[in-house]
Amino acid sequence: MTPRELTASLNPSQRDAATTVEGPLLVLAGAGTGKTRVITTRMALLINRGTAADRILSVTFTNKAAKEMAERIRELIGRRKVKPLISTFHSLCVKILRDEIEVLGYRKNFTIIDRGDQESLAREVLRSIRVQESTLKPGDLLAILSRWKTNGVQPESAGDHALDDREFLASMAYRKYCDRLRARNSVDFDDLLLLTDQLFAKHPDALKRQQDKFDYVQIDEYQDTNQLQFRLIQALVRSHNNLCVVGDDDQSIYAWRGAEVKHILSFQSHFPTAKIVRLEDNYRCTDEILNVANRLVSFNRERHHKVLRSTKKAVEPVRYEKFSDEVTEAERIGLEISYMIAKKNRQPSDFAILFRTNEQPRAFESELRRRQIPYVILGSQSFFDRKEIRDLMAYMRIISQPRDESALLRIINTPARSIGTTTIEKIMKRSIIEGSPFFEATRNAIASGELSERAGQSVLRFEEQLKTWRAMFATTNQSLGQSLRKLIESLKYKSEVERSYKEPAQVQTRLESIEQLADSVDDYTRRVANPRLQSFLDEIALNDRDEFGTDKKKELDQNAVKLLTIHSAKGLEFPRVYLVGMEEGLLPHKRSVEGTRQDIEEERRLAYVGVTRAQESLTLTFAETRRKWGKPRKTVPSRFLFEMRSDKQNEEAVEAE
DNA sequence: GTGTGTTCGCTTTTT
DNA sequence: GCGAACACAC
Repeated sequence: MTPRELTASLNPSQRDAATTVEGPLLVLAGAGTGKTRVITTRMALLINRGTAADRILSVTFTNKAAKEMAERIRELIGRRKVKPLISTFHSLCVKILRDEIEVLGYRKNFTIIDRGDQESLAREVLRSIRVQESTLKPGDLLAILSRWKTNGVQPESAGDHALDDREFLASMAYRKYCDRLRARNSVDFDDLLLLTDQLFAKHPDALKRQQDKFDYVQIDEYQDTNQLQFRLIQALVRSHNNLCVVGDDDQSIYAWRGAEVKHILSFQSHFPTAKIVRLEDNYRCTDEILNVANRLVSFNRERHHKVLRSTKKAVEPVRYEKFSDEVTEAERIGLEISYMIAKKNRQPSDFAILFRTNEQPRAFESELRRRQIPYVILGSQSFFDRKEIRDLMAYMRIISQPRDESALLRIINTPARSIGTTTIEKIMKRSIIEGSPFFEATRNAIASGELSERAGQSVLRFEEQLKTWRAMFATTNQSLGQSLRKLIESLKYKSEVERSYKEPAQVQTRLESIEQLADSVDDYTRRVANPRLQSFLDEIALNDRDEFGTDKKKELDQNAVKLLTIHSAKGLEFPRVYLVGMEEGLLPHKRSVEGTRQDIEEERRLAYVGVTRAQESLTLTFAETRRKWGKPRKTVPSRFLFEMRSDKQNEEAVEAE
């Protein structure tokens, strides 16, 4: 396509944004104003002008968004094979660190620790400095460390940043936590950004190498960047300032994770020559839906003032529905969906059910299953949270990276192989004192008589087994999937599952998920040019996985009701949306209600994101009672419901009561 | 060291 | 109302 053809269907502001390719550019793009089109067109124009595709770096918020964007670019520039670098911040950092991390004292094949293992590591560290769990819980420690890390606070200076006793304890744990991670040659999620930041600060040559890779940089969902991400970008574009950022301050919903709206609000002070383009024509929602959204978000004080204009007339009003409890809420919505599919020629994929917390979908799930309506729960981590899956993942991690102690400790006695807690504790103690790897410490402990010959031998036998598996995964004459299946067989893991669970149904689902894991390894092998165990593990850790499992499941995904949290719905749109559980304590969430005005404002933005996902039809629902910890509790309708409705609608609602 | 029964505690949101 | 962590018996 010619440049003229590429921009023909854009409106004037969109065209302005897409064609401004040199220098800093801020695109303030409201919900549904076509920002993805602007970014992809912009990339296509650059490529058309002769810029090599891989010299444009595009950072997106999720891997899913990255894949979609790559697809759109390919459509725009035709058949030509292009490989633009589209990636999330975290995936980008993994790429950089896999090349450069050695100068920071790690080995290249570092593993990324998962959330569960992170918690056990935190627990272990707290124990080692004798902190009671009642004083500081592992989860709380991790939250504090994460906040420090995303602000670039080093262990050495953490003590100065401690605001109270708990944080002071956390500052002591910080050092230990980092040391242990390093000894395991593991990094956690925040480290990916933090280490890259350190790398750039301490090793100008490494920074130079990365800077030289890109002539143009674009960031999507810029309102959700945190301090480290901002620094990373600043460093990368320093020589040319060809930086285009796109975002919407009204959709900033990740402050709890360190995102700072100030980056988008003060873009011009960092880049004084920056041009600003506003996109305010909404092509997604009907005018009714947009009115609701605009009214709601106008209650926020901290924002750029803007009002989105709609381009679509409503056919249906926005509906507000009250149900007696959460089961009825699910039943009635299930009924309506099945009616619309059967009688109104609707597809399951037209519908999305959005909610605030991950416990909410349960009721909907069983309702939809009962009615045999295809559905999929998106963004749910649950598959990789299952015990079997985490065990097998740990096996693969310890096979890939012998120093990954978190993985080792998880599976060393699963299935049981006569290695008890006392044995492990003795070895660990020695390993920490000597600073030696686990199995070396084992041999030393046997030699010194600290460990009985019998106990020691079971550990060393396991080491031998690990070596065999490692060799098996390293051979090129069988696929990763085959190796994994052989591993499962040699562990007798399936009979272990059959033995462990009484309920045949439980055994069945667990065996199935093991099959699914093996299938997903096969999928990965097929998809990727150069499949390696380590990069499979990276994909899983970074949430960069395609829908795993069989082709059957994929078909289902394409035409199914989508169930997802509002957070994971960001950037998506659906013809018919149900925004459920509009209750005080849920949306706004209890924690925010107890918090500051800013916390409530973020919840309001979250509601705004939910509302603006809907293209044609929006239904807001709440239940008068909702079960919590098994007991039904009375609820109060969300304040946002009142804010969304016009004064007249609110009066009518009161009269109807 | 392994297998069991019981209590406790917990529920934001996720790259 | 479920799963993990603990206590206790073999």
